[in-house]
Amino acid sequence: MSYKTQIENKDFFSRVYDVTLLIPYGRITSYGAIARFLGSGRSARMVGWALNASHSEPEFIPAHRVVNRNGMLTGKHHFGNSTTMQQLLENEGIIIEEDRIVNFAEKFWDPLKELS
DNA sequence: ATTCTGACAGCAA
DNA sequence: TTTGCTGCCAGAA
Repeated sequence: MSYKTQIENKDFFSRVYDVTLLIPYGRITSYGAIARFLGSGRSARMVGWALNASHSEPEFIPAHRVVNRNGMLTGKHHFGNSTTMQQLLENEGIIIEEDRIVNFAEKFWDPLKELS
């Protein structure tokens, strides 16, 4: 059974968490990419909302690995300190300048292509 | 049941 | 190039 099949029957938030947990260390993806993978390509905003709620999950969700389609850290203010997200990413080898991931294309991880 | 709200994305001007 | 508007839709109130 594929990952996709496993998560199909869960509620939206849980599905977002599942995909986010699959993002490899040192890689990043976008809200839209996750939404498309979940079969709801127009629900990118919901992905952001789900990640916002992920902080109260018992399991750690690597929400810092999700940015917008341009590689900008639009969710940085939702981490304790406004520099936390950037620090977490830099610890994983991501290069950031002015809230934007410089090596975005190189590190981008697309669940649609990586999972099957 | 109804209204409001976005950690977005795409497109028009 | 940048700003603004619109569609979106699952949860919360």
